[in-house]
Amino acid sequence: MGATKTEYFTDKQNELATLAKALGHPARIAILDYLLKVDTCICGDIVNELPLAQPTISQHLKELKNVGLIKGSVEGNAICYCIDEKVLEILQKYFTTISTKMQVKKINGQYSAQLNTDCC
Amino acid sequence: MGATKTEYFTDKQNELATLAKALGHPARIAILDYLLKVDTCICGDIVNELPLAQPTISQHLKELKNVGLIKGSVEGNAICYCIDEKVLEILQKYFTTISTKMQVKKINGQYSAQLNTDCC
DNA sequence: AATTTATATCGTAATATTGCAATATTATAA
DNA sequence: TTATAATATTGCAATATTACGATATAAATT
Repeated sequence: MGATKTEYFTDKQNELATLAKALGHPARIAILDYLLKVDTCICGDIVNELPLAQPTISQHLKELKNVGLIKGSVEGNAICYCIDEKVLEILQKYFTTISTKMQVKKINGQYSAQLNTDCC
Repeated sequence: MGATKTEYFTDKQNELATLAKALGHPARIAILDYLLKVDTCICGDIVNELPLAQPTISQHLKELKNVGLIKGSVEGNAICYCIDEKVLEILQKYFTTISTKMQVKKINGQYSAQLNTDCC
């Protein structure tokens, strides 16, 4: 008990959950926001930018890197991180697909009154 | 120690992290997928659909409801859940904005070679 | 070579999440 | 009123996450 039962779900569901989970912490959203702001990729500045200790930031970066949301390249003794747009697109497409489907339902509901009467 | 330091981050960052966290479990993605599939909202069928015990499903539904991703309405002794498109749009807009910004950077990078040389 | 700088890893305490059996609650049916 | 059905809550064990001090590693600088 206590551990997520990933074997019960589809690969796609597990993939999306893993990506969402990686962004399920404000520090990791803040890191993404910062990387987006500074345009080209940046390494240890993130530690100065956020009010968390260096090992904590390092751990958050590792999690984002593990799921492929960011990538890092060695630049001398520093490591330069940046957003990996490919993985972000998986989330973007998922939420856009759902939102679109919801919009379609809403419009259809205007023509067939029966749809929206049962609940919600 | 051990608790997320939400006070260090912006309301927007905390909001997005809370929403992402709510979807950071495959069962909750599966619930969303199912609610999308069944078109009109459905209640206890979710328990039959997913291989998890009733209290576990109930808890996952509660989490999704807490963040506003789904809403439930009482229908006799059953409760009818459905997706709330308003909150989903927050995530959709966030990821679309980021993806678009990344696309713009990519295109700009083709004209000013200097951008992509440093790292990543 | 010794020092500094940048980052990662280890170890650990505090806290949160996951999953479920048992039980409570609430509405319908008999 | 007494089942029955649908859902929520409680309590708890197993596990995961968060945060950070201490320490390790590895490149650049002196």
